[in-house]
Amino acid sequence: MKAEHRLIFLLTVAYRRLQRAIDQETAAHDLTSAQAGVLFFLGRNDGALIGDVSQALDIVPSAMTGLADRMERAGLVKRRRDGEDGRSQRLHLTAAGQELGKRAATRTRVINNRLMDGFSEAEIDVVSRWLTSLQDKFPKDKDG
Amino acid sequence: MKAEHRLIFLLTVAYRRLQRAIDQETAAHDLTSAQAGVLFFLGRNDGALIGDVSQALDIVPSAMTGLADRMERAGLVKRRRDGEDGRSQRLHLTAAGQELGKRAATRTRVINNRLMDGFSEAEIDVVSRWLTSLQDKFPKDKDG
DNA sequence: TCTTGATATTTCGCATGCGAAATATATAAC
DNA sequence: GTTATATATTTCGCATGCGAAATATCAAGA
Repeated sequence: MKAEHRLIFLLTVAYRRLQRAIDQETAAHDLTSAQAGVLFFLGRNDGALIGDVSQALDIVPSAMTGLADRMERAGLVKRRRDGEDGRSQRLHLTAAGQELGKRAATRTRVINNRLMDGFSEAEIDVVSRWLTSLQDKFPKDKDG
Repeated sequence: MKAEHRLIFLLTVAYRRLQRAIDQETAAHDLTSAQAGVLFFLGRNDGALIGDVSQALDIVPSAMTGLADRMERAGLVKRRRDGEDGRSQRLHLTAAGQELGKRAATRTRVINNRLMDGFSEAEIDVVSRWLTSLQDKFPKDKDG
């Protein structure tokens, strides 16, 4: 497949490997990586607007709805209508969600460290810049 | 997002941005990025075993079945039982599949080049090595 | 031959994610 | 105040991808 020369392919495979690893890690807690991401964000922004969560995690709003649904069904978060704006919904962590979020954060920290194994700080910086550059090269319509 | 999640988050977002870009590029051809990947691989390995395609693209076999189904339905490939091994299936490109594959390759090549914009050869090499390293850090059970 | 185990693929149920269209509410224009 | 438009979220249909289990076939061994 001449994978060596195709960044598209490399990135795709790398992403899938990472997701599988995270999902296996969090499976013990009946969490998925996407849900872990939401818990993590809400841990620092409890009660955030659904739209803000969607934007922060770079998930399309329509995808965020289902994600919030499943997490609400699992008892990890609760929706509450915003007092100011009747269109908005806020996502609040439940006690269970807070607890799971903390544990998931510990696990993912291990994985994140592993991602840097074998690479110098300077190299990780290059990688970070490259990953970030994709956001500019392929902007969402909105922030383009 | 928090530093401890940084690379995980960056990789996830980068992947989604890339996929959206590819999907928009290929949408004009009624192709998806996953299907483009299959066409690309078959372009060099026409008649490959389904399992080999699955492995080459790092897609789980059960996911490959549906992908092949949809592509067969779209008239891009054809399944043929292997003469030697009754369990195996081979994937063959149709004329339409060949044609679409060529055009998709041109488009994705542009995107692939864009991924390197603003980075030196040495930097891209670091990125490539990092992406590749994930395959060793998070191996499939099989090739672990 | 019969059985036992390995291998290739499929089926199933589920979670994720997208785009387009619908819905509901807010805000501006008149 | 009513209408037009913008915004937040949801609904819908679809494609992708996973893991577990089923199916079919092959390969060996008793």
